[in-house]
Amino acid sequence: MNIKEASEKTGVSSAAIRYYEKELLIPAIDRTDVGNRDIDDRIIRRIQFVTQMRAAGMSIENLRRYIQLFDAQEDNAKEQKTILKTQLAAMEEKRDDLQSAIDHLNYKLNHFYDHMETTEEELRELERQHAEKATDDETSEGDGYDNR
Amino acid sequence: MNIKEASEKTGVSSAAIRYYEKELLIPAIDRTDVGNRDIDDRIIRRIQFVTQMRAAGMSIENLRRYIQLFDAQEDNAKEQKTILKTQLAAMEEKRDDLQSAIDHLNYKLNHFYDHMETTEEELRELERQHAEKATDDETSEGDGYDNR
DNA sequence: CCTTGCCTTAAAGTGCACATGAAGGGTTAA
DNA sequence: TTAACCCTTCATGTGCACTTTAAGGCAAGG
Repeated sequence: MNIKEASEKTGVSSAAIRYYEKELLIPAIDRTDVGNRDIDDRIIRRIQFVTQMRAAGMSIENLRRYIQLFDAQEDNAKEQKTILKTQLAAMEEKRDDLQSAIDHLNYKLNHFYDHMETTEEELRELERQHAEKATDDETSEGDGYDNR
Repeated sequence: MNIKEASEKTGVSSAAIRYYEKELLIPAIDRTDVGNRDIDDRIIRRIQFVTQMRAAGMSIENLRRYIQLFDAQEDNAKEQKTILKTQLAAMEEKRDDLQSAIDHLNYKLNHFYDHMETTEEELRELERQHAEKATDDETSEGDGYDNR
């Protein structure tokens, strides 16, 4: 598969794929006899992984750090787990912030005022809902996996 | 309250507050006799609203569009709602993408392989969990508010 | 033979969201 | 009155994550 097909398959531009390769986010790609990239499904999956993590707000820098530990093939499982856990915590916080923002906009949508100020009452109401949810959550403290 | 105190109170830099004012994300701020900004709680709340929406991935451009419709005080409730709904949909998709990424990393953390490739089995497993969740969700289709 | 259309690399450009610096003014404290 | 901080505007710089451009190579079709 050439780079254009890979681009169409993943929705990532050809330039971005070259950029990811250069930045070591994906492995060095095999070349044809004339030097063109020949992309297989393993690379496609790596591109998709990068895309997913990028969409989730993981920086190129952090992604590279994480991936390079794997590629170094050493006894670094602990460090890899640390990076994963750090990133997970950041992503979960981001998800919760996002949910708060969603709640806030939903509130505005449902109690549609003629002004855009977030009033004291509105803040109290959002706070009330937040507290309610927190007590709900206490009853379902999971195993840390799939903890939406 | 001067700009430095407002900065400390909101965690937004003085430069960023000036930038938000210039970009019309917050109202024009009152000045003291010598021309210094005098920031009150209404402005503080607007800054916090901006911060929350920024953290949720709303662009300066979209925020300005939304806010200016309110400030124009016209018959634009419908358009405001449209913008809110569009942004909400984007945020909910982002939240779901984020959750998928969290699931993916949790999977890696719980089934810790010696390689970083996302295998076919892993993809199937993630897909299976996703399908499972989807059928779960059918049983609790809410009113569109607080639909985490 | 020439155009079309794909590819290559390297370098420079872009857009966003601020951060930083220059040049200057006001207020308080030793 | 000199320094230490606060503030102002305006202009320029910065970091990230690409995108675009430049300059060229290879292969097929008319």
